[in-house]
Amino acid sequence: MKRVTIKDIAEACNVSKATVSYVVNGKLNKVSPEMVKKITAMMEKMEYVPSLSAKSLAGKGSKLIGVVIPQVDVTQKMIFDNPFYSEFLSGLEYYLRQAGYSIVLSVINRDNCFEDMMKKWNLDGAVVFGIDNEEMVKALGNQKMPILLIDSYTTNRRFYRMNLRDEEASFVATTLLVEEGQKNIALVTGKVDKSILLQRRLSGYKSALEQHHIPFDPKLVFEGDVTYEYGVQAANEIMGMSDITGIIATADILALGILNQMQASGKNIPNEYSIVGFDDTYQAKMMYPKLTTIGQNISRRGELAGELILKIIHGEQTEKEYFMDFEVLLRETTRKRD
Amino acid sequence: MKRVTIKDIAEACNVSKATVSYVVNGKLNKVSPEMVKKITAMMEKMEYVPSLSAKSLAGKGSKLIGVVIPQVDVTQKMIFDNPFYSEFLSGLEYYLRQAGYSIVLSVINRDNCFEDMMKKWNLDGAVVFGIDNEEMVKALGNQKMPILLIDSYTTNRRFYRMNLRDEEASFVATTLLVEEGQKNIALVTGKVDKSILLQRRLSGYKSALEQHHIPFDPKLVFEGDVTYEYGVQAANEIMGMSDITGIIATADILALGILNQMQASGKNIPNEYSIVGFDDTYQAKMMYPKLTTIGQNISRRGELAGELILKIIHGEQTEKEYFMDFEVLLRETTRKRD
DNA sequence: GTGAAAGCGCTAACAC
DNA sequence: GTGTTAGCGCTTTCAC
Repeated sequence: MKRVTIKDIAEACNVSKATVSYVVNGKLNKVSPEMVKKITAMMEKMEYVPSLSAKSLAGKGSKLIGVVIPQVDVTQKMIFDNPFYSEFLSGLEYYLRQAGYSIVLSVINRDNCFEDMMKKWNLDGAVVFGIDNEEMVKALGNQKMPILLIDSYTTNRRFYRMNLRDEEASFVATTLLVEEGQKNIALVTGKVDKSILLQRRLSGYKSALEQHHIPFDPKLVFEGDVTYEYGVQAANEIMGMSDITGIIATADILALGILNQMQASGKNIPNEYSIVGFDDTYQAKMMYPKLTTIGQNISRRGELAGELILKIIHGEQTEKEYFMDFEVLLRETTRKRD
Repeated sequence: MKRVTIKDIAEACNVSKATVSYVVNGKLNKVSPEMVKKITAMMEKMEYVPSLSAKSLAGKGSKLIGVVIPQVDVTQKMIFDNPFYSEFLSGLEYYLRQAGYSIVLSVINRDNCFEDMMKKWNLDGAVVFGIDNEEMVKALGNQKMPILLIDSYTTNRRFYRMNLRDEEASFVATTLLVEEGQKNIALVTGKVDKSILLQRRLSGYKSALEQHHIPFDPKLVFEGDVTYEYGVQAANEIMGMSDITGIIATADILALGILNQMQASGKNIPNEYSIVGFDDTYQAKMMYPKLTTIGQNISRRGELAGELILKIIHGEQTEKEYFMDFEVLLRETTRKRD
């Protein structure tokens, strides 16, 4: 069967397309109440569904929000290996759906630039992950579409940002272990030089140590991929160094690798090693023992991002940077506290 | 700056819109080679990006594929708690992106019906998860858009399906434990009566037992939510029954809960209990010990789904049902075999 | 309060 | 080979 259009409704009601359009768009002050009722009923009856393509063409926004995940490595397609994305997306989709928007998922790399994506679909806006440094910012081009950056440290005023206070969070995590009495605290992290975010976390770690008069030892910083496997590897290295007893991992997935490997080696957590993760992905609750970690409800954060991007689109958001609160989630990989 | 359209290119090249349209769409036999070159260069120079809204309106397909995940529980928004979706989506997005398609994510529930979604965006097709029974099939409505169902057992000939041989897979999993010498094998699963898929797995389990002359005992079937928490609970129940030594979990996440809880209770896996999971999500490799499970590369399966839906769209797919192969991934939660 | 008509960017049948 | 044109479904200005 053919598509039911605004024209069909108009004819069925003996009115013009314009009138129908008015009621579709809720401009009810322009149409008489009886007419509104009649048209509404007819739309219901004929199962009218507006065409977003047409609406978008007519310049009224596409009701489409792009969610952009940069693909660092071209060969790697598993963008969702990191449960952070999934959980965040979950909340974001939930919020946007309620508001009548949908999500277009796009992974960008060298071949398909972001600007093309946006123009192609007439996106109303976009939520973009992982644009950490200025070089990546360039890849976003310079159209003026509303863009919300998640965890980005660009100083480019053109973008809105939703960030964690990473330095502070890392400071708190480290302090937690220091106050447990740990003197030799390892930091297991991704490659710091490529990521301003990780630099912040490193510097929070350093200042926590400094404040407690513990000298910073670069040998206690383990840099590698943010993967389970690297967690395993770091655990082995750490166990090979006799003095370390506390570990900060800048992602839960690293903590999981560390935890499993240490237990496989017969270590007791948290008696022999205290471990603190980052993010609080659902994995943190599915470990044994449950992971002490820094973060907040990621899905909730996704919802907030939805709220933010819509505000930006509607011109209601003035602050360029939005800071998320974080919590210390004391669970079972650190010692009990009073 | 204004959007660069086909018309701008046409004017810049002193040709008509039609000519430009031909080269955009690769109908090169209709245009002279020099012209093609000239137009192509101009498109490049002016950074022309076609508008999908217009293309879609003109009836040429939207290059948009819907990915639909039904939301069982209205209050629950965490659609991605199940890593299966994430991994699958990852592969699907990867494949479709290469082919110039994008993904629109939509969760459907009572409030937003599927038909509306499809019409609204002029989707070219859809990949739909979790339509297990005929009742859910109804929710898909009866337009004729290409739809690929993942893990669905509907017999409705209108849809294409991509399935696992669930009964066989479950048979193999059970046989694995039987051949280890296990006599009392528990099945930990979701609610069977609501899911044909789970009924198949149950029946594979039963027939494997039967074939080895082991009587089926309904008390060894543990039904609950497909969650980590239920895995924990089931583990407790199982440990409370003295004779069980083998466990089949119909999802890796259940296996994880079981595994962690048993180890927390001081049990040795696989010496005291053998555990087999289902799916082979990345979680399976991130457990300690690594999970023996039934499945195949989920991300690869997503890619295949992308290939399939495009074939369906282009009318190149004749088979209504596509079966995925599965593998037995012998890892460390079952005993070593020769 | 309602309608006519132009225009959004693109395609394709048809004419030249 | 290339141009003309109608039309896809909708919005919106401007008449009435």
